[in-house]
Amino acid sequence: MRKKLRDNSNETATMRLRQAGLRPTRQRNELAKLLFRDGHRHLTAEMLHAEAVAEGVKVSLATVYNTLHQFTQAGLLLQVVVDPTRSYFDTNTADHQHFYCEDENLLTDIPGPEIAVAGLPTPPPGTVIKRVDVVVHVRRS
Amino acid sequence: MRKKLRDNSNETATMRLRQAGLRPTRQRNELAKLLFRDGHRHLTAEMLHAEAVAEGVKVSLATVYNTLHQFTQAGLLLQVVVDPTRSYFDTNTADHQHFYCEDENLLTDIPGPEIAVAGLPTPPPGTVIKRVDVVVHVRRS
DNA sequence: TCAATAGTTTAGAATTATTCTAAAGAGACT
DNA sequence: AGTCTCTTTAGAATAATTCTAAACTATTGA
Ligand SMILES: [Mn+2]
Ligand SMILES: [Mn+2]
Ligand SMILES: [Zn+2]
Ligand SMILES: [Zn+2]
Repeated sequence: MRKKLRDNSNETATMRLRQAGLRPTRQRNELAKLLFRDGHRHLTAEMLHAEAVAEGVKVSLATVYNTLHQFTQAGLLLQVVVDPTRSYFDTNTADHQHFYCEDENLLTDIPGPEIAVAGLPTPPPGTVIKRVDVVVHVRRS
Repeated sequence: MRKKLRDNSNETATMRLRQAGLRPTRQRNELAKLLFRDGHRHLTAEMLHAEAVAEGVKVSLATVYNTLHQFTQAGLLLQVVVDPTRSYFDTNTADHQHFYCEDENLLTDIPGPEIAVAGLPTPPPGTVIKRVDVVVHVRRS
C-alpha cells in the first residue's frame, strides 16, 4: 500500500498510453516507464531492450521495435537520424536540436536557446516544409 | 582524334584521382566520370552502381562502396545522413544544406544563400564542433 | 463472469544495406 | 619483363530492422 501511494509511474504510463490510443499492455507500460522515468533520453532499440532485460522486464526485441515506432507515430517520441548504422528515439518531442558525438555514439540535446535558423528557404515546388533538423557533429578533443 | 580533343573527361578524372592520392584505375576513373560529369549529385551506392551498369561500365557493387568511401576520405565527396535505411554521397563538398523529401527519396541542395545558423552553441565539455548539418525535411503537398 | 473479438507479443525467418575475406588482377617502378 | 604493392571482386558474413504466423491478452458486452 505504501509503495502504491508513492509510485504512480504505472498509472502515469497507463494514462499516457490510453491518451495515445494505445492499449496499455504489460510490455508497453514497462517500456514507457523506462523511457520516461528521468529527463529526456536518446536511445536505440537495442539500448532500450538491453535496459529492459537488465531490469528484469520480459520483452522481446521485436516488441521494442514495434513499441518505439508506435510511440513515434503517436507523438510520444521523435526519431532522430544521425548515424547511418542506427536509429535513435528521443523522448524530447519539443522542437529542438542535437549534438552528436560519433566517437562515443552519444546524442544529446542542445541546451538553452536553440540555434536560430534565420529565414526558412523556399521548399522545392510541390512540397512543404515538415521539419528542420539541425545536428552539430562534435569530436572528442 | 576528334573525339579525344573534345572529351577530356578521362584526363580530368585521372588528374582528380592523382591529386587525391588514389591510383587511377579503370573503375575509379569510370565512377569519377559518372559522379562529376554534370552539376552536383546526391547518390547512394546502389544508385551509382545501377547507373554504371546501365552505361556498360563493368564494376562490382563492392568496388562502388569502396570507391565512395575512398573519395569521401579524400575530400572529393561528402557523406550525408538523412534516411535511416540508406547512405547518400554528395559531390558538392562546399559547406551547404539540404532539402530531403522522404516521399520520393530525393536529396537536393538548398540553393542560394544558406540558412544562417546564428551563434554556434558551446559544445559539450571535452569536444569541439566538427560540422553543422541542416536538413529541411519536406513533404509532397 | 465469461466468451467472443480484436489487438498484441514473440520466436525465428527473412530482408536490406553494408562490410569482410581472400584470391585473382592490374598499376607503378625499375 | 619482373617485382611489389595496391585494387578488384565474388561470395560469405554481419548488423539493423522487418516480417510471419501462431500463441497470448486486453476489452467489451451479454
Ligand atoms: Mn545502414
Ligand atoms: Mn539502418
Ligand atoms: Zn533530443
Ligand atoms: Zn548537397
